[in-house]
Amino acid sequence: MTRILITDDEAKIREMIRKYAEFEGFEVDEAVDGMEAVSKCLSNQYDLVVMDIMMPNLDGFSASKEIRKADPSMPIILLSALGEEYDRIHGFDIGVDDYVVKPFSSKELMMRIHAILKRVHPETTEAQVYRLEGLEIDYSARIVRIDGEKIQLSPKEYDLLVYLVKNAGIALTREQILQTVWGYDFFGDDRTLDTHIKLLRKNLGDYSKYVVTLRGVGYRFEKD
Amino acid sequence: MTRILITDDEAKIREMIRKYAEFEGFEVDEAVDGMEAVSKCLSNQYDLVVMDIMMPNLDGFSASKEIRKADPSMPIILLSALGEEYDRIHGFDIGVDDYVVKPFSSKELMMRIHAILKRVHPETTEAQVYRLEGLEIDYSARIVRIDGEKIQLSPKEYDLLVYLVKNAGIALTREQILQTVWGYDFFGDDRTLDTHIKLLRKNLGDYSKYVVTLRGVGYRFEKD
DNA sequence: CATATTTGAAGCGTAGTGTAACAGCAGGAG
DNA sequence: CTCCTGCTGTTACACTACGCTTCAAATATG
Repeated sequence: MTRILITDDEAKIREMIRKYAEFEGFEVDEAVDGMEAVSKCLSNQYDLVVMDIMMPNLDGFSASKEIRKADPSMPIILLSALGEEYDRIHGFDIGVDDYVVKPFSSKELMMRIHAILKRVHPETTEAQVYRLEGLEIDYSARIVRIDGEKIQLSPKEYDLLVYLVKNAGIALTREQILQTVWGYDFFGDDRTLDTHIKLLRKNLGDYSKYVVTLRGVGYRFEKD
Repeated sequence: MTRILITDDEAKIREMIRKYAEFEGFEVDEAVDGMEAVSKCLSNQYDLVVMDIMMPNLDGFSASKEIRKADPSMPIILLSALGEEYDRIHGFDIGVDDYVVKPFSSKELMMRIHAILKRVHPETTEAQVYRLEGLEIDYSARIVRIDGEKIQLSPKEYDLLVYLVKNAGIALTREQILQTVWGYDFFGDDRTLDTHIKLLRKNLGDYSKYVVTLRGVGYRFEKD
């Protein structure tokens, strides 16, 4: 299990990242400031650290330095508000593995986490593929294959499928699906989800049988 | 895989070199001083050593001598601050293969590494070529051929192609591409990437089909 | 107890709308 | 001069909404 430490003084941000990171199958721990991040890194083993720059007690730059003292190869991703600390980031440059500018999309952050982990230990991260009989999802390439044949999914269809598959065997309410795949700010029509389920099923062909309707609740991806 | 040992007491410098060296496809190991470099050279097999002169415990000159005792043909590049030890480097003469004055550009260091490797074992360095059907990228010469025919790419187009190819089969977001190929300090227009993709595709001719658009995400170079 | 009816939810086709990618061109820097 | 960059219009595709149909479960009725 890949372990990630999320450091931000805003609980909202931590929650958002945690949600997506756990959804991606990571084990998540949290810290509220640089001080806590450093001490947690010393007493625990993480595979990657995500850290805000602006934090009370100890900022992201200083915390990074401390963490790197103990483990020079620890992968660190810094978060920064747009424009904030531009010069220091620029000068820092190589000190961290990556940095992401707020406001960032969760998808963007997750892709970067995957990219860095793949670079750091390519062996363990190689298994970025889900398989169920002839259905195959390559997460790093965003490719879905059916019996070896590549199929074309729209972004929403792909995200929807991934969300269902990552929660295979678990009943998901319509609200859960809409909130996660569409985002918190979606207040659209309820039929929208139906439509995308329909399109997804159409594209999945025979494998559409795994997308089970739970009347009055939502949907579930059958485990097998 | 070509293996390189980077030796510098400053983690920042090591990280910077590592980043570019790995981007060039080298396998990188690190040492923090001359002592560690020597012991690592005795227990590991490297193709080239990059080493700072000013280091605690054992300086670059002395470490070079020790390493050469064990392997007289080991390619070594020394790094020196401007003016520092000028005479000794000059007098050192044949002792090292090359030396680079700080502050140096990563591109320059990489070119020197390639040059020395090419000189030392021209056979293995020849394999710095990527091939996919009739598409051929010669990294050391920065030349791209299509069906044996050399094609002319602008610097940006070449860098872009190389980044895509090195991450073949992996979905890359626009932000990832912009940050890596253009650098962290590029906050320009999003359409710039479009334009370069367009130009690259135009130059790639039939092979442009491998540059796949991922709507709403970014691009991906098809593995095969 | 079996069948019919009701009711609300899910499925489906279509059409409109918005946005992302593409293309061409021009200005500007090295 | 070449190459990079940014602007503008165009295109194409994906998302959403709407309305109708189908389905399934619950309730009513014989």
